[in-house]
Amino acid sequence: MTTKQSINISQPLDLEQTLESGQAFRWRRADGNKWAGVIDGNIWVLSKKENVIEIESSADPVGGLVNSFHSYFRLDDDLLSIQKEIGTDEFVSAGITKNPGLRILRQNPWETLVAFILSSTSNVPRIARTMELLATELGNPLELNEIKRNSFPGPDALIRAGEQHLRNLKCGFRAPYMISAANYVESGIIDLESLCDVSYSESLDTLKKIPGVAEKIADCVMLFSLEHLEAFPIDRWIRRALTNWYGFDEKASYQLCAEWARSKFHGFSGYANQYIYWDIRQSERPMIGSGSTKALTPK
DNA sequence: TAATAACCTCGCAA
DNA sequence: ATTGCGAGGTTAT
Repeated sequence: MTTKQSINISQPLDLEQTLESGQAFRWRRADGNKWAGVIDGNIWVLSKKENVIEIESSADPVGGLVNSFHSYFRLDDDLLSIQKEIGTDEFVSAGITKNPGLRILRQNPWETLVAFILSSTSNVPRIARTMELLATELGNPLELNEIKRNSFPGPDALIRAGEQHLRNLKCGFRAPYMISAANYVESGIIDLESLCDVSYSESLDTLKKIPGVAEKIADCVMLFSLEHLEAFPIDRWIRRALTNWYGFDEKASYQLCAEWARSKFHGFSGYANQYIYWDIRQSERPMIGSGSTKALTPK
């Protein structure tokens, strides 16, 4: 049942920069410079040599492994031309220089929605831990060679589990939000996939109906799973870049800043956001605990 | 309309 | 050991 492919890629792609930059939460390093993750009900193990990706999957996805891989890593994005377009900005340009192989992913919308509902007042390691726990407890078992992981549970499984069970699984005050989201999706009142085909603002309005989802989380979901590359999520880190580098007032409204970014970076403000975000996160290493979130020095 | 506390949990620092 | 604080936010007051 397990399948294996070699894929020759012509697009820039750095697995570490892409999978560790805080947009996806279920990737783990495996032996031999490989990466293991769970993508739409399959375990994938990836490695890269030169321009060849080796991919092993626990089963062949519908539509084929190569197509799934292309889709997940957005190899349809012409990264060099996007980088050229947004690299006119010096800070984005610096980010691109440090992480030239960082790509935005095209992830499963439901899983991405849950992940970012969980991100509220949290941090990356904890989001990853909780996502894994949800899969372990509520998903279906999968196996590839010696690797055992579980699929991420669908909305039906979260509804069946119920709020209290989700609280027991460390979701905290986000548990009722997740149940609401699951009900919207399972009932068909919100069709996540269809949000790919409507405008940014219509998609935003729809996502904001879900309790626990406001601008920031909606932007993350739209950027990482719903084809809206103009989404510009503003978290604490991006906020600081906006004030320290771009001269915005600390309390400039979310919408004002995001609109500014959309007009500055054309359709690709989401990519610009990711290069800035990950550059900051990498350089500001002692992020938690050390207390000194020392100010970014402009330029 | 704008500010502020409360919300689960975890990990670090004093 | 125990306590306080803040972490990729949002909601209610």
